[in-house]
Amino acid sequence: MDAFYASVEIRDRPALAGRPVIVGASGSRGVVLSASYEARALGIRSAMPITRARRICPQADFIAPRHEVYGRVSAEVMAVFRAVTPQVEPLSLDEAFLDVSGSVRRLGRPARIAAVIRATIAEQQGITCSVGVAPSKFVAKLASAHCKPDGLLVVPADRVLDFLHPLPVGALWGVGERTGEELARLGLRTVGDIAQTPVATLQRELGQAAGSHLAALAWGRDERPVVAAVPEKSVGAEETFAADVDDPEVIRRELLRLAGRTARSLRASGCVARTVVVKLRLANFRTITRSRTLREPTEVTSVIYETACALYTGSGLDRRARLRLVGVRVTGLTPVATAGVQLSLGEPAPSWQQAERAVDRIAGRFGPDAVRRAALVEPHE
DNA sequence: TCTGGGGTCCTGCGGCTG
DNA sequence: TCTGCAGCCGCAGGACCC
Repeated sequence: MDAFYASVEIRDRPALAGRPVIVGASGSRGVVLSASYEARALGIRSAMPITRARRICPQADFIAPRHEVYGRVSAEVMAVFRAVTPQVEPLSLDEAFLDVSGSVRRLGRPARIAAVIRATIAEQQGITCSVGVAPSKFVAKLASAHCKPDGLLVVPADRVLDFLHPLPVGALWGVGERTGEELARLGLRTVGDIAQTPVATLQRELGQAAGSHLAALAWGRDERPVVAAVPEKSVGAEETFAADVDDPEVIRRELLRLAGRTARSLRASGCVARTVVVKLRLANFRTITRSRTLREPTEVTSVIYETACALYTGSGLDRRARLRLVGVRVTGLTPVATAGVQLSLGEPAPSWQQAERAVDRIAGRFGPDAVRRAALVEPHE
């Protein structure tokens, strides 16, 4: 999708059409999530601090995000893709890879399939999208970026290198700010420059994996298949405080809330997790993480919470360090159906699991705040 | 100027084990 | 019994993506 969140907002409020529209968190500590092309023309970029966006572009319309709406539009767009082929690999809410090699006989050449998808989404959803057609995932992605907004670009196999080599290095998947600086230091500015550099040099400067990865991409080599169901590796939740916090009690309460959210999405995914990771960002933006692997995998809030608290205490930051963000994440996921439960002698059967699953069902019917831990009830409530 | 929240992947180090 | 080595795993941190 093109400028996805902003496009959805403009669709729902036609008076915004043609204006600079910026979707971002309403608090003072947010960043730009999405900006209309009119806003981009004025220098607004996604991930830019919202305070800066306001300074650059005070005349823009600033809109708080409505994630539920974007989620619904996303599901409907993905359904359009799946009508073309079951081989759909969502990359995010607003982007997916489709392997259409099995659909050509039924629906026509890939360019025609792309045109149909674009027309269907414009008609059904009232927003535009851009489609890249190419022999591999990463060239298709670059092609779609290249023809944005509202475009279609086909890069046939024999034109891949002509397309690729003039592009700046930053166009490659995996080249961000740091790697871009490294490459500039080596005098490499275009994808073609990377292609002409020995793999050994790239590996020495950027590391084994990144070096060979970039060398392959620069020659258009990308054998990754489209995978319809990529299993999740971790789930988590994190939150930036409106103002920095140094009270350990407030931080522990936040850890409880985040552990609850994490455990809920863990259960929703049908998995249990073995490792708990706590993320702590100090007022000066330095970030530390601490993790612990449990003897047995869990999906229970209190187990995740107690582990998170122990990690927080162990970090030494509970002695009045000023924090701006805390996060809880779990990794080492396995489907609950295949995770064996280690029975132990003399311990009561687990009961939290059933209790929390019951709470999940209540929340599904009456909303997420229908049942809460007493510790999370605010004084004014 | 002041930097979100959801993730993935890679690297380096140290400890354990065969 | 001791030592050296390789491989694996856990952990921490960093870069990157949307």
